[in-house]
Amino acid sequence: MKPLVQTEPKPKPGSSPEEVAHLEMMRTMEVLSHRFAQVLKAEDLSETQYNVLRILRGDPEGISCGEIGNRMVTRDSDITRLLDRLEKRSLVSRSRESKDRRTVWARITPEGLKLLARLDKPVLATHFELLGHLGAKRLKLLTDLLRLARQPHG
Amino acid sequence: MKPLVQTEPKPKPGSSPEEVAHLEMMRTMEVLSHRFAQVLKAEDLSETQYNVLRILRGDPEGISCGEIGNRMVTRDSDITRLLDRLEKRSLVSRSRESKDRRTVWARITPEGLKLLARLDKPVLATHFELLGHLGAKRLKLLTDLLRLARQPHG
DNA sequence: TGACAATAGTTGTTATAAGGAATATCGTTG
DNA sequence: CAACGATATTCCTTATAACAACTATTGTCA
Repeated sequence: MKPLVQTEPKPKPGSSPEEVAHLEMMRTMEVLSHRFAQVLKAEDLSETQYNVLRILRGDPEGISCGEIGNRMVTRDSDITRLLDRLEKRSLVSRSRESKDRRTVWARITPEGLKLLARLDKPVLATHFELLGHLGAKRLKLLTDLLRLARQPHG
Repeated sequence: MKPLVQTEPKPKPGSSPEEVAHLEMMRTMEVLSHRFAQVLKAEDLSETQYNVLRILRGDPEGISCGEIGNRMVTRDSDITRLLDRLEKRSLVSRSRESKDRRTVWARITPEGLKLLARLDKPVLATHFELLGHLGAKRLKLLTDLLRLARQPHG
């Protein structure tokens, strides 16, 4: 475990501003992610498992595996195994559709909902702890820039 | 493979601005990372391997395993196996120090340097492709906000 | 209607992060 | 100087992303 802030090297003189922004994003993501993961650890949940449960909470009647994949931040998530683990813990249940036997439906269980509910407050608090010091204006600005960054060249 | 932009859900009404910023960072990182990984694929390098080689290029006489770990963005990287794979490809060489037998020294090979050199231009181009549309001002702003975001409360 | 293309999910595999345990080596202390 | 704490690395294990191959099912077309 290392103190990230202290050993952080300065960007190399040859780095382009674009590369520097990319690097800073990586570093900031690391800090946020690490802290967030600590909070989820209380419920023995990984960030990815948490996100799946959150997605499923949004649709209590369930959605297809493929749709879960569509809503994940990453583009080729290993949904099957992810759901295996969550189902094993009875946080999620799965069933195959009758109309289209290719499709597997996944639904959050009451247990899953309860677990999420227990995390609502700590998650809110952690986000504030991590980013609250930026204030509303800077947060908005950051959010807008991040969105803009994803827009194709145009 | 999905079109990320299209299926991107709007933030839930209940999300705090801090959470939204976190989420946007994740999404933007995903886009950048994915594109970047495609470029590195030309040399059969993962992002992490690339970063290690870059670190080692900065110190041609070599650095210790632990120091590599200190300079990584992530805080508990599996340096040993990372270097195993790079050494297997003759991109890196390792030796144990004589003064302190605990310490393993890692050094980039001429092959490793050549490989990196081949990537310098595509990497620069990709960063520009990904973020150039932001322009110098917004890039600076984004970089500063990301750094600020990492500062502790207070 | 049958052949084949497209779709949805599963399985295998590799690289990686991360936490813990284990091993070897050095530094400190009484 | 010996014991023990600290340090550096390696090894084990789990979860995950990602890519590819595979299997089963549905949709399309001639």
